[in-house]
Amino acid sequence: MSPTKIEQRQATVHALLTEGRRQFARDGYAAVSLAGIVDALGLTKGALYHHFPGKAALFRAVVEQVQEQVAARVVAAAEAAPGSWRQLTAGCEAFLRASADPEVQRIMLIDGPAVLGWDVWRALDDASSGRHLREALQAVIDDGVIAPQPVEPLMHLLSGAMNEAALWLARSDDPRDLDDTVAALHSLLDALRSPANGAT
Amino acid sequence: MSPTKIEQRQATVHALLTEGRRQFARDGYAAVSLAGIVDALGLTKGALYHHFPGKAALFRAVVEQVQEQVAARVVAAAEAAPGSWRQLTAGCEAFLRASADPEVQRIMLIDGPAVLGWDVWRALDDASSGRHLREALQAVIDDGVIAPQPVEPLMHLLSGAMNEAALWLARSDDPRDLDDTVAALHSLLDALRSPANGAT
DNA sequence: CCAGTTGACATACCGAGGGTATGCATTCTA
DNA sequence: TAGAATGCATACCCTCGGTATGTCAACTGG
Repeated sequence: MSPTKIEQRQATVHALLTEGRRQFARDGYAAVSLAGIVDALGLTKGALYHHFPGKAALFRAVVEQVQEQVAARVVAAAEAAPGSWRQLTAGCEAFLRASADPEVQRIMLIDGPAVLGWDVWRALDDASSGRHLREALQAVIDDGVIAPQPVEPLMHLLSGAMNEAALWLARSDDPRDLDDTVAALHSLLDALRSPANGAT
Repeated sequence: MSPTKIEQRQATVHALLTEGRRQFARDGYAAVSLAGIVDALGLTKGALYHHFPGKAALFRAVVEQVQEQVAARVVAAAEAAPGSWRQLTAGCEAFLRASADPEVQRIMLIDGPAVLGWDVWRALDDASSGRHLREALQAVIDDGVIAPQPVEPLMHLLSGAMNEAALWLARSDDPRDLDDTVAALHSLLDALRSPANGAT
């Protein structure tokens, strides 16, 4: 019994995404050739262009997949924490740890904005981890843990801080840097807490 | 009297840098062709490859130039402020304003890390604005304005926060966002101040 | 069960663009 | 002033993204 068409399609798309992610992460977007991807899978460019409009579209699909996996780890860590404040800090720390993966870094943080454009990249982030950060910040404000203030500026400051910190930590050889960074991040966040408000 | 060789060289290099910066900023690194740059100057690719080892090298030279200009604005703002703490905040705000330029954004913040690699990009930043941020942070620690702590994690958190905020602000249509961002950044920095320490 | 259609690829080809090898004229230098 | 070095042009190659077209198997309605 030969595989059904829908199965075949799913298998091919999955293979292209997997191999694409491998090579994009290892060599960077610009240095990856479509021929190299399809050759590694025993396919041809015709197959790739049947499923994706072009190289950038394949890369975008890979980015979305990476974003979703990072967001999943963030959500899992946040949900395990009690109270909105602990959920925020736990989510931030989980994001830092998830972004330590070199594949995540190269694809999501370095090549992503340049290849897709910053606006598209931001929109993708807003659909995954960015949204959770925004909701977590709104929650701590609603709970009165930090002073009422516009969420958007704060969200972008924190998002950028964590992205850059993740990239730096990956190059750092001192294991204490992660703890120091988390500590510095916590002290920055602590700044926002309303006076006379403990953990919530 | 014909121009001397050293003059000719300087003029050509300067023209390549200027036109390169224009096109890199307008179209993005990947969409810029070397033929397009040299055609706009009435030159040929031979001239470009005589002065630069390749496309990436020209781009790197442009990035360095942009970095230096941003750093100059940061330094100017910082030097005009009294005391280490005010110098830090003034420098941060100047960086945000300087990074509002679309040319700076596209070249320095978006394409830079992807084209040059994050490590090279970081090294370039450390040679300009990054160094000043580190020194400013060290100064406020030495002056006892903020609690003693590792400078590197803090520097990367702040650097990333400002980079991302600058990109977001450029897309924002609400002029209050800049003020809100600066306010949020100030409140984050305030978190670090040692108790019982006014402006220094 | 079968003719016609759709879909999942493969093959062949094109053009753009980065990089290189080489030629040439002018300026420098001994 | 003759040879060397330099600034730049010309011609060429090759990789690679994208497209047009062909082909065979799987689906679908009668």
